[in-house]
Amino acid sequence: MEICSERCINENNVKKTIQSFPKQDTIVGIAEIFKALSDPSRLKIVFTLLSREHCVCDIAVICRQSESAVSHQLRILRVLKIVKNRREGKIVYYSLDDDHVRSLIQMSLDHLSH
Amino acid sequence: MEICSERCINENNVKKTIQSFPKQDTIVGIAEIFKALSDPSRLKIVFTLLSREHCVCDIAVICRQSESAVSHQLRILRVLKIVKNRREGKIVYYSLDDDHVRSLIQMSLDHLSH
DNA sequence: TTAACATATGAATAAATGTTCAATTGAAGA
DNA sequence: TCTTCAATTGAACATTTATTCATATGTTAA
Repeated sequence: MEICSERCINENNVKKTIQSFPKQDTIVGIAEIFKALSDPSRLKIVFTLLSREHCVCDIAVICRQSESAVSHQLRILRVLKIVKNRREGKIVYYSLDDDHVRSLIQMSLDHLSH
Repeated sequence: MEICSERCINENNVKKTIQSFPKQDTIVGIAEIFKALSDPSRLKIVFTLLSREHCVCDIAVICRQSESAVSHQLRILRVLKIVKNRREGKIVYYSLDDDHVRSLIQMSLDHLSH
């Protein structure tokens, strides 16, 4: 490819980095996960589900958000497979979908206190 | 506190979760880290610095972004201590500030392929 | 079937955010 | 000192995004 044909400082290193560069899809996919966790309202919901499942109503109480707002955010988290839900009569219980999220949270806590 | 005084489904669990809830500052702090990594343009820059340092000019070439845009994004990453820089004459080299970012990226890659 | 309740959805508004363009800073060499 | 170059900064614009309000599902009990 003709990238860097005109001018760049260290052409050799640039080429090496470009070779090990992930696909655009990978970048976008990871960005989406981080974006899901980048909003304080949504992150509160994730923290709420860190130790146990909760119904939408209770999540709203814990996070001090409207049920509608919580429901909107839960949909985003659900699409990204960060949370899952189960219905029990009228009530829908939400919980974390897998353990990766827990690890991500833990890593970021570590980074925060560096 | 009088949270949940009116109505919530499982008062006992709600109380337990509220007790283990982190401070608002912690939530916001973590959200900021994730937000920094939630933009594809910014994430590309982080991927660029994953294996070696690069100057601003080269980052722009690798990421196919304008130098101005890259500089703006680098400032955000720098403030959050995700990247650091060193000057060598006219040229400024950027690199990752610590290894937590690498771990975060790895975790998210794992999550992506679940 | 109705009424009541938990949750979900759609549209609209307000706020936040990334990029561009122009101008500026700071360092090196002529 | 003047010019060139790498990088930074500020303002403006366009897009994205979270929340609110009103309405719609879907389930249970009467």
